[in-house]
Amino acid sequence: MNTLPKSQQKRDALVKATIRLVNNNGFHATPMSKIAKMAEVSPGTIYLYFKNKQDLVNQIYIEVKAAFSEFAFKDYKEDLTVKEGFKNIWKNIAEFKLKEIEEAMFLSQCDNTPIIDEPSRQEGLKHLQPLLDLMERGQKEGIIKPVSPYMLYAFSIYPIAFFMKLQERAIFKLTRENIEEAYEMAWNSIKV
Amino acid sequence: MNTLPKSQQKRDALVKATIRLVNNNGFHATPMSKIAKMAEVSPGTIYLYFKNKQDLVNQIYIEVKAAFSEFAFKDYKEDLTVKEGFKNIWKNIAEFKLKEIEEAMFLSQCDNTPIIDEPSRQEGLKHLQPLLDLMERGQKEGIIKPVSPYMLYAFSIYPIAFFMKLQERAIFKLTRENIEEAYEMAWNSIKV
Amino acid sequence: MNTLPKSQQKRDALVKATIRLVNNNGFHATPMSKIAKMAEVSPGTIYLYFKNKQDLVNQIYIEVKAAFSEFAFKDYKEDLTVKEGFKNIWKNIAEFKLKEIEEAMFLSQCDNTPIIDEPSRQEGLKHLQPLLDLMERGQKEGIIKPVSPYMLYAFSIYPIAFFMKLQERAIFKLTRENIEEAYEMAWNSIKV
Amino acid sequence: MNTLPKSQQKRDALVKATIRLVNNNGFHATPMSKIAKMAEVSPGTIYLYFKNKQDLVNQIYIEVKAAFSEFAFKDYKEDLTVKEGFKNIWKNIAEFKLKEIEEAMFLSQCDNTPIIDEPSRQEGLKHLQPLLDLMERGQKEGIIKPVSPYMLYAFSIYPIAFFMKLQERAIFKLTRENIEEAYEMAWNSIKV
DNA sequence: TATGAATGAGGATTCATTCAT
DNA sequence: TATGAATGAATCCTCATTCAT
Repeated sequence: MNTLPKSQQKRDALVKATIRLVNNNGFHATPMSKIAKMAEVSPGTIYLYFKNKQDLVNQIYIEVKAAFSEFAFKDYKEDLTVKEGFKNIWKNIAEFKLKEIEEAMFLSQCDNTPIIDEPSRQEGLKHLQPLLDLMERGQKEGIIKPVSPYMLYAFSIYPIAFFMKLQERAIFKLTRENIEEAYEMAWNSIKV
Repeated sequence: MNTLPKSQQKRDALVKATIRLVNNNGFHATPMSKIAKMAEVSPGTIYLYFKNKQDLVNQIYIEVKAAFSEFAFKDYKEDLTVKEGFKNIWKNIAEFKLKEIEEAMFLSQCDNTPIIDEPSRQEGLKHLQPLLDLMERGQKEGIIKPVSPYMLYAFSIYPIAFFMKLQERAIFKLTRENIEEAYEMAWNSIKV
Repeated sequence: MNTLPKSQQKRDALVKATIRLVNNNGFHATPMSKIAKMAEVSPGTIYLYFKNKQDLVNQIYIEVKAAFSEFAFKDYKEDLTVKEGFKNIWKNIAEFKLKEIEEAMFLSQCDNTPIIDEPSRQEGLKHLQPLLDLMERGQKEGIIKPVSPYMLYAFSIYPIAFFMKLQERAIFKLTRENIEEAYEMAWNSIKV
Repeated sequence: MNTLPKSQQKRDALVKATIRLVNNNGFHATPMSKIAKMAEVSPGTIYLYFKNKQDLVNQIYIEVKAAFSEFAFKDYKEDLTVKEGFKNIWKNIAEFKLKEIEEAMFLSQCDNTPIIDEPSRQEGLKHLQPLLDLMERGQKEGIIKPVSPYMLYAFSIYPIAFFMKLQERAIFKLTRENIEEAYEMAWNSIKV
């Protein structure tokens, strides 16, 4: 109903505010009124851009997920070797999760919580395909272990989420050096 | 054959109901009244066992976390080799997360969401110590990579959570065989 | 869900308050909060007795309609002559509409407005049956004009509603004498 | 062929839309925005023609009431006999209520509901005067029953409203024949 | 201990109205 | 005149918590 960018500025402010507040308090503990206040907008204005609260998070989830995969595959090309391609993608994912912490934490909360509705969840899922394709190629070339792609993902990509959470709580920070170590561990876990 | 005192039965029912409902709906979307109904108890009764809603999840979180680590380290002994010890613990953690899905999902939601208060979160954290100690021992023995324990954890243990979520959504199920594969990948990622 | 008389007093007060306020302001212009206040009850309490605002008026409509027809046919018996029976019923209806003005006005507003949902409207309709039966009997006996029952109703019963409205606005009041005149006009309009 | 000034066209569209929507949903359940949409006009535009929502219905009520009585008395002349005059008026009223159902239903809802303010209501009332005058003349001539004019109205004119509602709900339709019957019943109820 | 009716603060959403363009 | 984005007060309803029994 309201996907037109009437005033992109206001919509952006709402998105930003929602991400921050949901990160800090959770979906159900962030009132629309607080979102409006942080976005310096009237509560009623939210409903010019989003149908309701559910639609608000759904839209944000899909958009952030899209931005994430855009970033993840930004410099991936078909003609890279499997190893180069994987390194590219892994580094990008790590960079996104450790730099765009707010967005990444928001995705994490959505993915670990029943706040996103099923269609949006599905929508968000399809973005991984290029990575899965790459891994399959690696398997055909005999470079990557012939196991389920879920397993490959679990041991190579998924751990990055753990670093993100540690970093967000200021418990542990990936530095230039140990990010290289981490990448090596990731690659070793999937390479033949 | 249930010889627990009546009150313990009620408390148990409340805990069970809370876990299930929070898993399905999230903390803020599960009313106390629904918990009471599912536990076949009056809403007022909840407050005989728990100070308030926050206290309810806090207590459950701590208890489930304790049960989890109890299970994880149940057959761990100091005189096992590092490799044997790690295998023990890894298998137990996997078994818990894949068998006691409700409890494990509950922990996951608590850990990815701002519903648990900080003291309880700290309380839950200390349970990992034996594993960290074991890893440190492995490093001293030159068996385990000399990197941050967080890194070791991220690549060996954390991936299990991913399998749990896949299994819960019936997307992918670890079988007897590929759980062995998974364990190998975990060990390979941390061994020297 | 809540048809049990937990505290009939509170429910009665709510019904009374709703009727009065809806009469004065219309359905959509009477907030639940005002109903609660007039009934000296908390807003939340309304929802112990009624599912929502719509259910509130629906239930009241059905109940008042039932009370109305109960009253209308209270001393009607099958063995009365058609003329006696009609007089009985007509007088009762008139008495109800002119004495229980609040209830009658409430029914009138519901019947002239799209505030009642269709099922409740149907529910309310069936109460007229005994009168229609009587009229049919009268037609068979050759005492009452052989025209559509709707026509008989329109010219004999329906006019009473007009007197009710006049009375409510203090424009005109049926007295003991002219109520007799009115009855005569009603009977003359349908008798052969 | 519509040569009305553009602004008049807009006002007409607003009036039409309001009547239809208020008929279907009631005054308070028809948002200004919906009226605007149905009239293919911006919400803000409504306020160029009407001071506010109350003024909107007030004006429409008065206008429709005027149109109604215009129609009712359109071929009434002082030199007709009482009987001829009454027949004229009655037939016109019936024609209006059964043909211009939307307008007639709107009036009915306004007259049975507290949505019109008192001044407008008074304004609408005065239109009946010619009919009352005619009846009084009939009484003086000894043709019409010497009872309150309200009584005469209640039994001769008011029943038409009942037919209108039946027709609107497709329950009963006055045909050419029984409209004659109805008229006879009306006349019989007031004639001496 | 246990109940569950009652409370009332809080939150999502709607909508009459305004105002800058 | 006409627009429609923006406002924010008002409204329905939920739900954590209490308390009399």
